[in-house]
Amino acid sequence: MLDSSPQRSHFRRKLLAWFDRHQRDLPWRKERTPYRIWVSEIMLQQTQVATVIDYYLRFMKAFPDVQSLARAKESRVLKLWEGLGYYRRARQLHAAAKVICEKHGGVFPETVEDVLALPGVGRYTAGAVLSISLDQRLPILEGNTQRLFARLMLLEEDPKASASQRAMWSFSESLLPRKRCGDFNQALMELGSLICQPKSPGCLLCPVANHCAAFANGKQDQIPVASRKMKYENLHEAVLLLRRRRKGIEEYLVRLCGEGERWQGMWDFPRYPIDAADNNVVEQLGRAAKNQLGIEVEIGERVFSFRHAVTKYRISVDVYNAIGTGRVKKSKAGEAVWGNAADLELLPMSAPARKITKMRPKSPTGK
DNA sequence: AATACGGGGTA
DNA sequence: TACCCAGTATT
Repeated sequence: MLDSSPQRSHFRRKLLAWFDRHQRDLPWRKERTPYRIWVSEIMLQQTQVATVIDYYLRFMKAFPDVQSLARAKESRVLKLWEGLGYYRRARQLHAAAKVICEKHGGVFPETVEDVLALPGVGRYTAGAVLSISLDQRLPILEGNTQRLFARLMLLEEDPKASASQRAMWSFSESLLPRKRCGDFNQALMELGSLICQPKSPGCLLCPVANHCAAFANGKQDQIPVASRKMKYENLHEAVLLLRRRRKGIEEYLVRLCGEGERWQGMWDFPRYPIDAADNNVVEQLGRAAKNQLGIEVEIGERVFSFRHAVTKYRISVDVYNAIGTGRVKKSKAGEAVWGNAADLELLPMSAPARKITKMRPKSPTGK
């Protein structure tokens, strides 16, 4: 249904016309410079449009150009990214900005090879940035287009399989028009997002339904086939709210997550796994704190609990009040320091740490 | 080919 | 609860 050139021409015209009428008004569509499109594409990786908008506006205000981003401290970049997830994106974005300033004279590179060489940029992002900002003729393939293509092509195999991926990249390339490549690529994604949705796709509203093999066979609800479902493992851990009072200001012990651990470059409260089989949690915690922090810790009452999910783990977190005596050692795993509420506002905090600071009363009790 | 990387939205 | 989201890098 898209295997002849006239069919593909018709498809392009219909899709572009639909996009001209129905595209959403999004901040990164205002001014399409490579820098702005690049930042938006990194933020949009595995993250929904609605979630990104506010982050994008704040980020562009803080770093309007690649130079300001390159000059910034990583902690500030991470703070702006706090809550978006996949923090490696922020660190790589920052690193890439430095590469652009040092190796490309502060001008965003304009060849696929150079763009692909930037940290955090893969084939999708390189194609998206160069097609959208400079109208280069490069294909894209991401979540929306995979679903759309799987239906257009009547792909009955697992879309994640490498053969499927190859076929879809090649399909994406074959569809590309000569002009308006950036609009066309965005139109593919917009159609996937607004019409060709995962559940109950809006085929009756679809401008290219007559080109869709899945629709022709009434199989739009069976394609794409669901890939293997993720199974979670349950974990328990405890967080120490270790406090002291200095000059009338309440301080908390926090530590910087180091290389090789989750939330690298972000701050967290001391957090330890709990062995569910061992019911003496307090003793476990005391030992862990002694080993990691090098001080005797007196564990107080459990303040509250919450759950969060990360990668393949569903983690139950118990938060304990605690008092420590002695000097805190700086461990290799990550520096532990005392910080007050104002510090906590400034530092990039891990997701659990952010939950905890939010759940704590604004003005600490005690004198 | 599988896995790590996060967190929020949604039915 | 389970799935999805403008993916990339590493193993």
